[in-house]
Amino acid sequence: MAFVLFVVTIVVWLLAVSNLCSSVASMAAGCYGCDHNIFLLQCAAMNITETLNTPQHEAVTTQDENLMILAGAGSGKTRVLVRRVAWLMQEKSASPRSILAVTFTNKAAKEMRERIETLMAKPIGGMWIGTFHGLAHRFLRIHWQEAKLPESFQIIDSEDQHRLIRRVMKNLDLEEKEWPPKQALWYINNKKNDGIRSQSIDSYGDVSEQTMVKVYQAYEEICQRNGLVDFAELLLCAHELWLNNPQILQHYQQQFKYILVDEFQDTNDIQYAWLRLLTTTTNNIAVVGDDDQSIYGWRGANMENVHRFQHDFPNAKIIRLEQNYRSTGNILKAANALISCNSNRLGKNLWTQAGNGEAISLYAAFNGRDEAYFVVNKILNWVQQGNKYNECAILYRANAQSRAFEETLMRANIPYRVYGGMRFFERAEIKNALAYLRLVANENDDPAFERIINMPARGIGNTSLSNIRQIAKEQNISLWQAMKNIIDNKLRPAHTCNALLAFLNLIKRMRLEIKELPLHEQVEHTLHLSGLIKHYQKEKNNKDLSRIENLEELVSATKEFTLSEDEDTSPLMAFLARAALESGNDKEESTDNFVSLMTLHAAKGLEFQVVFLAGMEEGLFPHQMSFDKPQRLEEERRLCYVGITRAMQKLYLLHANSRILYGSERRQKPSRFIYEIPDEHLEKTSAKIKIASTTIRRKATSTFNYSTTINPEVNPAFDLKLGQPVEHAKFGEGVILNFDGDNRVQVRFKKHGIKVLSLEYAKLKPL
DNA sequence: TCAGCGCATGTTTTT
DNA sequence: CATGCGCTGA
Repeated sequence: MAFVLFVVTIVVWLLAVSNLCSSVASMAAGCYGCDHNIFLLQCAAMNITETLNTPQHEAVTTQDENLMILAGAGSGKTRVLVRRVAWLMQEKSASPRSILAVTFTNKAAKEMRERIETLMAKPIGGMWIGTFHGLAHRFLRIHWQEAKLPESFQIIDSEDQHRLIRRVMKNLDLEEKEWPPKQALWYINNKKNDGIRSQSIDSYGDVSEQTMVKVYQAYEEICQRNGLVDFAELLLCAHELWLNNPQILQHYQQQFKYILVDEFQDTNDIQYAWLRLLTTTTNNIAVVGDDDQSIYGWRGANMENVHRFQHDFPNAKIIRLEQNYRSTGNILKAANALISCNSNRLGKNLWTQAGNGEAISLYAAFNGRDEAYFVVNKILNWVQQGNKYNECAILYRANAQSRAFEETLMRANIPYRVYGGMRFFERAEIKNALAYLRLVANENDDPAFERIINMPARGIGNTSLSNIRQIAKEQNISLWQAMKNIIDNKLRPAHTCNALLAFLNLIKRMRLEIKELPLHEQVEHTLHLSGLIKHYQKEKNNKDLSRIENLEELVSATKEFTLSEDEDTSPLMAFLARAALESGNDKEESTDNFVSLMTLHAAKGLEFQVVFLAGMEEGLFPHQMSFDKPQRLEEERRLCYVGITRAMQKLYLLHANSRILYGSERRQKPSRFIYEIPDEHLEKTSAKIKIASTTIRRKATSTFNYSTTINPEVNPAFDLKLGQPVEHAKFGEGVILNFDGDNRVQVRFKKHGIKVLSLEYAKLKPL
């Protein structure tokens, strides 16, 4: 047995080594301090601190003091965290279970665990690595009684939360128009993030706040009754668990000798309070973050925590990691210049040993389409030079911007992948399937009940449902119990009661039949018994075909699902929790060769050889919504900083003079961020359409051989620019408004209004 | 029960 | 523009 284990370990280890070593070959020279190099050394010496730069070394090997590591983009942040954990275990004999590491995403948690295991060449199962929410969930599962939760409590996602709040507000007779549920959702989550319960809010007679408190309170009650816990509640509840149970808190304070926090700048108030509570004088906390990359303020992250930390831990050592191993000098200097426009920074200046590299290209496009052509053309050039698609990323502020690029990429036959959008566990068919399972696990789960009571249709319409809601509201019981009530007392017409009874029996039967089955069979069985499969099979359009595929995917996901050793609930409960806590599309590192398209937010933590930062226009980026508040504008600037620092070799900044937004074409001004980058780092080009007599020289459409340089050989009639005054033989004087398609131009004439003219026939003369 | 119409709306997103 | 939501009528 021991031998088998040993062999397995070696194989895993060898795989890791060969992986890393092959990466080393592709590393650029001068990448001093990369993990790959160190690994080679370790093969011989296993010295965890070798080849770290001075501040990195200090960050890894500081033992007794608390630590705040300010890690700039590309400065080896994750590497330091991983090394620190390894160092603590190897040099300080820290046991895995004495270490608590908190990350921002599940993906980061997974990555950290894997990297530590690779480095230590052994599994570290007992270590507590996870997101705040994941860890809070784990605490609550263990101490559900002390936390005053039912044993079978379920996690609800924001969508369920939204629906539930809407129902609560309906019960309170609040008009949706006057009291938008979204606002209440926002209110409640904010309060929870601040650690405040409804009973401790004093509204000072403010009617609107009073109403919000009423909703909050009713929502709390229904969650308690249904055994439901939302995301913010996980944190708040875990916090209260410790506050109300000093002995439990003490237990964990003693257990976790070392606490590590990644992405510290993104923590909110309750998360900070949580950490604060857990850290005493006898254990050690190390937080890693970058105040310049704080881009989640809009969802409660509080940068003030960075200052708070310094106040609460006055002896904490502050270490700055400023040497960047990712980008060229030009890119870094541009990033530094841009971010220096922000106030209240902790201060940090990235530098690199690498050379200046190529200048940043700034391209002024005509419109969104031209912008896309330009990008596609540059990507083709890049690949023609022997490089790969997956070294390129197109980044933008808002998801809607992906479309123009997708169309153009598709026409050019360039493989691409769009990140973001609908996530696996958020898809309706998946949520429906999970709702059955949730109801099986806990019949009082109202959101699950509402979702599937008539899905697939079983003759229980709105009237019956609102009846059930009514009874539930009056008697303060769950929908399930209300339904039972109706059946038992025959409160509705016979056919309705029969339908309800059929539903009730269906769920009961499911519960009975799947009880002893392995998880994936439970799911498969449920899918068939529920009629969901049949329902989606009936419809034949493409969308519903993919729904079936997704449901099949769900089954295979359950097949692969394994209980981690720290979970001692039933597999079904564990799976449901994981489905709620994980989005289900962590960006897998893929060897496939495609261009990445994603928002700037999604790009955080990633790096690419070539980065296109699209839509650098006022109103779009910085976004219009951020204009009113300087704080929000600074967050936009940090977002821009994040975008710029994703680029390793080459950065393109793009803006269009005109763009279709919300259905109408608008003239766009270049983003202020462009002007905050010193000219010396920029190389500016712009679209010029040349007109030689009647033909426009615009080759972009078919060949992608788009030329942005002016060709003096042609005899251009004039440069066609937006706003250019022109004269037409028939319509007289006008101004060019826009470029419409390939050969047409939109002109507003003084006497004849707006016309779209074909450039080939309408002989326009410049004025 | 469901299709279809009209209207409002329009960042970022993980948990 | 384009999507999504609520409401209405068959």
